[in-house]
Order: sequence, then structure tokens, then C-alpha cells
Amino acid sequence: MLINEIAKITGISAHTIRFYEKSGLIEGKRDESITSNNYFHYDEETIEKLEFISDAKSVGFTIREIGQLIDAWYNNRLSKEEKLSVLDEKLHSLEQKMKEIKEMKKQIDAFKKDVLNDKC
Amino acid sequence: MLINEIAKITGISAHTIRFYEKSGLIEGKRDESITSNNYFHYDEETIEKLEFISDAKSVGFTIREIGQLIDAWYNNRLSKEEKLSVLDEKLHSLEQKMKEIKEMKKQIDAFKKDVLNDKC
DNA sequence: CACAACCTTAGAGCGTAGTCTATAGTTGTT
DNA sequence: AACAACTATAGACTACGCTCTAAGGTTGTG
Repeated sequence: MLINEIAKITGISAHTIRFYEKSGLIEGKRDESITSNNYFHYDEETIEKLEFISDAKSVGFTIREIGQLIDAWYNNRLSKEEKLSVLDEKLHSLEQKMKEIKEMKKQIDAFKKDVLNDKC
Repeated sequence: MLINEIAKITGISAHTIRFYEKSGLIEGKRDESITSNNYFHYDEETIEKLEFISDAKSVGFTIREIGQLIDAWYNNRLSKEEKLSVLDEKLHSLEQKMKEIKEMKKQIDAFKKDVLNDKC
């Protein structure tokens, strides 16, 4: 798959995909048998990664954090312990976010009650 | 209260407080009886707002969204209906964020199981 | 009255995460 | 061969949310 094909599938622009590649989140491969161009080829795993990136971005993870998660999942440089440590850290930060959201919901609900009772 | 005092109380720098003021989130008052300077004075309500801003930022609301929320709470320009509409919209977006976070937790848990079972 | 410690505004600079443009080369269709 | 449609790289530009600097004025302490 070339870049525009994967862009169409994932709904992420070719520009942004190149940006993610430069940021180290994904990696296209060059076809050694073709010497006339140096087009990048992308596989199914890259689609998975791009979909994961979208999800991870929308819960507020930074590019750097997403990189750590992708490394913990797809990369063999890290030891089992290192991987688990990254994953546990991210799970913990998600739980933290959950708490903060619940608090904020309570607060907005309280605002709402006040508005309904003409208290502000 | 002058800016540095409220900065100390809230833990938000004077620079950032001025930035929030320029952004329309808070508003200091000038003391008309003092003509020698034009220092801004802040009250308890501003402390409340700044604390709310910190909380709202950490759940991912933008400055613009926080402004809408503060207006729905402290401002009398908006009608009851307008206020409720803003508040309901934000509650809805928080519920959305919760769902996304739960999904992401599931996903990271699955990663974790795979790592534990040496499947990656 | 010196001088540190505050206050103001305007505007520059920065990190993050894209987004776009320019340039140059390649591929596919007619 | 012409030409549209693709590809790559480098680098400029943008929006957001700060963060800092500069320049000038005010306040409070010794």
C-alpha cells in the first residue's frame, strides 16, 4: 500500500501520516526490488497503528506517549518488565483522567441545578 | 487581592493569569479610589474560577470551552436556555470522553495480557 | 531617598501537533 | 510523447496555550 491508499483507509491525511512517520510512530518499508523510485509501502499493521493513534490522541495522549505505547506493543527492543511498566503507567493515567472527568461532571451538574433553580 | 497574591493562592503564575484575563476567562477590577496606579484587584470568585479553569483544562477542555462554561455559570448575558444548552453539551462531551477512555483501557489491558503471555 | 519588589502593557518566543507549499522526480493513461 | 496524478523531502506556516522579556511606572522598607 502506498501512502494515499492508507490515508484513504484510515481517514488520516498523507501529510499527517508522514508527520507520524517522522515522529517515529509508524514506519513504511521501501521495496528493495524497485530501484526507480523510493516510495514507502505500508502494511496492515500500520493501519492498526494509525487507528490506535487516533484513539490514543482523542483520550489526550501525546505523540510521545503514543510512541511509548506503540513500542510497548509492537517493539521487541523493550523487556517484558519495561513494557508492563509503560502499560501500567498509562492505565494509571487513564484512571486519573476518569476521576477528573467524574469530578467535572459533578461540578457541571451542580451548575445545572443552580441554573434550573435560578441561583445564578 | 493583587495578582501575585492570587497567583500564590491558586498556584497559577501571574503571567498565566494575565493570559486568562486577556482570553476573557477572568476579570480583575480597578480600584477607582486609587489614581496613582492601575493595578487590578481580584476577588474570591476569581479564585473559584481559576480553580475551575485548572480542573477544566485537565479534562481537556479548551480555553474557548472553559469560557463558555464560565459564562454559563457566572454571566447574566445568557438566557437560562442558552446556559443549559452549553452545560448539557459539555456533559455530553464528558460522557464521550469517558467512553473513549474506557475503550482505551480495554485496549491497553489487552496489550498487557499479550505481553504477559509473550504474544508480542 | 535609595532600592528592592511589585505592577502594567506590548510583544517576542516556545513546544505541540499538525498543515501546507515548493521542488523535483515517477507512474500510468491516452 | 504528453500530461495528469502520484511520490518524496525540506522547510515554512498555523493555532493553541502558555511563558518570558522589555520598558516603564508604583509601592514599601531601611
